Amino acid sequence: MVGIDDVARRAGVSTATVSRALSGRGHVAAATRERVEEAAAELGYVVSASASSLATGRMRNIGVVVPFLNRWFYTSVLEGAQRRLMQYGYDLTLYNLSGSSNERSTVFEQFLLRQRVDAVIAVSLELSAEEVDSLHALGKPLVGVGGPIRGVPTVSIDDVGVTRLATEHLLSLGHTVIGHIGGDVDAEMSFHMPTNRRLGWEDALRDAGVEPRPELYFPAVFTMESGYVAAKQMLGDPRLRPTAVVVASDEMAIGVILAARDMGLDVPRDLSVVGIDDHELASFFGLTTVAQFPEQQGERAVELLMRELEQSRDDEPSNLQLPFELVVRSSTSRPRPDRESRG
Amino acid sequence: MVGIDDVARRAGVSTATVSRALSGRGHVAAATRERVEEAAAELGYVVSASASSLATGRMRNIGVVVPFLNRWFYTSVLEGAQRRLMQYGYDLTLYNLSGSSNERSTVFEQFLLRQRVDAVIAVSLELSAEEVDSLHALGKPLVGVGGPIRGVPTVSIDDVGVTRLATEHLLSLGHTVIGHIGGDVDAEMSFHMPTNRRLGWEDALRDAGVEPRPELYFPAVFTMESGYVAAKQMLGDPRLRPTAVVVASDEMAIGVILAARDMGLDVPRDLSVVGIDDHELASFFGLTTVAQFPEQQGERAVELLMRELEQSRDDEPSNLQLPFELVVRSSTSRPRPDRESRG
DNA sequence: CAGGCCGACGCAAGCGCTTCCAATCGCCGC
DNA sequence: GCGGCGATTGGAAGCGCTTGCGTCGGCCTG
Repeated sequence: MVGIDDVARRAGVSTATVSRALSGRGHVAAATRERVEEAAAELGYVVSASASSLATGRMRNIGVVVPFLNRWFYTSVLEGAQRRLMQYGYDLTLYNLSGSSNERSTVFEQFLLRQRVDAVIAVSLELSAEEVDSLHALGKPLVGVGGPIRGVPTVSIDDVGVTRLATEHLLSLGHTVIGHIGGDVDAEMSFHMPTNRRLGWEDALRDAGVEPRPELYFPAVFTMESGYVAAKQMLGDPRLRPTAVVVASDEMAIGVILAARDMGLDVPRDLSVVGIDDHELASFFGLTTVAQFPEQQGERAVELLMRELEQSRDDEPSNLQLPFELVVRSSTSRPRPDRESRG
Repeated sequence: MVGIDDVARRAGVSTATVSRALSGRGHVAAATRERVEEAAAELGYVVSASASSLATGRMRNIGVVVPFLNRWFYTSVLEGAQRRLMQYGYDLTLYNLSGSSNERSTVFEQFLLRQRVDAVIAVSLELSAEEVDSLHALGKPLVGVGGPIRGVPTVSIDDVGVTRLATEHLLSLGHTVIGHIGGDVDAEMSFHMPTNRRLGWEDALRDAGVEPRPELYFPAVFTMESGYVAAKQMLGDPRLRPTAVVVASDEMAIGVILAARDMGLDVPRDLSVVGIDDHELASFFGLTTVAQFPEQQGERAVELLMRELEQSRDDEPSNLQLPFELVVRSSTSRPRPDRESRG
């Protein structure tokens, strides 16, 4: 294994100079730097990560904790974070909590607290105060993506805003009987998000002078199947007869479209559907949706972290609200005037 | 930061003994070990990964390279690998190649070759000889998941076998005009897999005395939309009239089901569809499929690696073929006797 | 022309572990 | 009862890098 001394010898300088030349820290004459770089290249030298880490105390490695892997949102965040980290020369080590429940404590106690990462990004996780504190006690910056974590800088979208926008779209088309299929507070790890999305639906309705009817809200988990089941219930109840529905995720919304189809309803003629996400399947199903950009969220999270790690922590932990936007496709339209003829 | 000396002092032993007690290597009296463990626990001591790595030369960290993140197969493999690695006390650092094309060389040259990982798992990647060699030159074991890599132990499924099984299922139901929608060789990073799956379809047909018709094969990429488009072509051609179709992935197969539905065909009455994967959406769509178990593949890959890393390399690099099985749901049935009435 | 300053570079002290080697000690077999 | 062996423990030498401190000149002011 070629080490720094080999390079030093070949370039005719001290190891100190090699280190400075290669890392760009400290003053090195241009000619010297060039000679060192050449020598390093010729020998195929790469610094030993562990030796470097031991000396500097920095691992150049960020831990990313996700609650699941098999979900579009998380993998997209991961993708964005990974790309940006790589640009900074950092590694991303992945911790997935979707296994057994005690995996969570293992991750925290055995892995994150071991000195393997310089910082952690928690995606859609509500961390306990102890978890946050123990990380901070080790001087490890922490940023959240998704649900806000108290005392931790977070990048997220305005969850109230997205469903509000979706609902306003339907209102503007003339709908007034608008249902909502959203996350089940109890079933989710990130319990604020479903609540906020429901609030956006309610707020928009109220602002339009329509009192939201609780019986038009149906809880579900964030899967296509669950959206399908919820839609069957909603659409099967003759007392409800919504002309449109705001769904808290695209996957659920696709389930809703499928359910409507199976019940002989035409989307959007008999039922307008709008989702949240702009999932990769949304365009295939012609789903109108409010796009969010999880990859961007991952990138921003990394940038926040880098600012904390590399520079002085001049500014207080700032939460970032990322943009979202309405994407109109073919699952929404004006309600049919003769909707009473349905069913 | 509490270090090994703090523990040593508190336990009244030398640092050497602390190291031995905590790592389980070497002989330590039971009583001493206990005292050390207590002291460590009380102080909240955790070894410094970098110091330990520097001394031992092992990072306890495995690099996993995937071509994409947003696909069921990869995330499932990842999930399995991660879970098993964690049990071994290893970290998983993730490298995703789905960015720009030069990301690939960056990953290899800048990251994998830097001393940050003890070994790498390549998922569905055809590595070049140089890539393999440079890794081996650094003494880093390498195992593949998915497509076979020459000279590298690989865990995979029998890609010929899966479509063969799917096709045999259809044959046994009485189908004879069986189409195939498979991967486009040119579009995939892992070009063996689509070819093998096509071969399985052909082999099964021939074995049943049916000559496979090339015009019944339609290439596609592995997405729902692409499956949908291919199915529309296949089903729209009046000269073909397949009664069943073997599709190389569940996502594509779901696209096929949707296409058939949109064309007014009933699945399975007018068209039987069988996929490959047992994707999480398969049961929702009632898709008959050949299940593979990517999480298990990830786990096995880790086990292979551990055997190379921890024990002596007694046995030669063995390739592992993992099981698969037919899952019959409601997308397949006997062909209708009066199929001529269709269209 | 002299004092200072600063850029360029080398020396060497760690960073916090692991592990080889040596020292000690209790116990077994003869 | 004694030599020896293995179990147990400590001492100390690294592992390969980074960086504070110091030295040495050359160049800029005054």
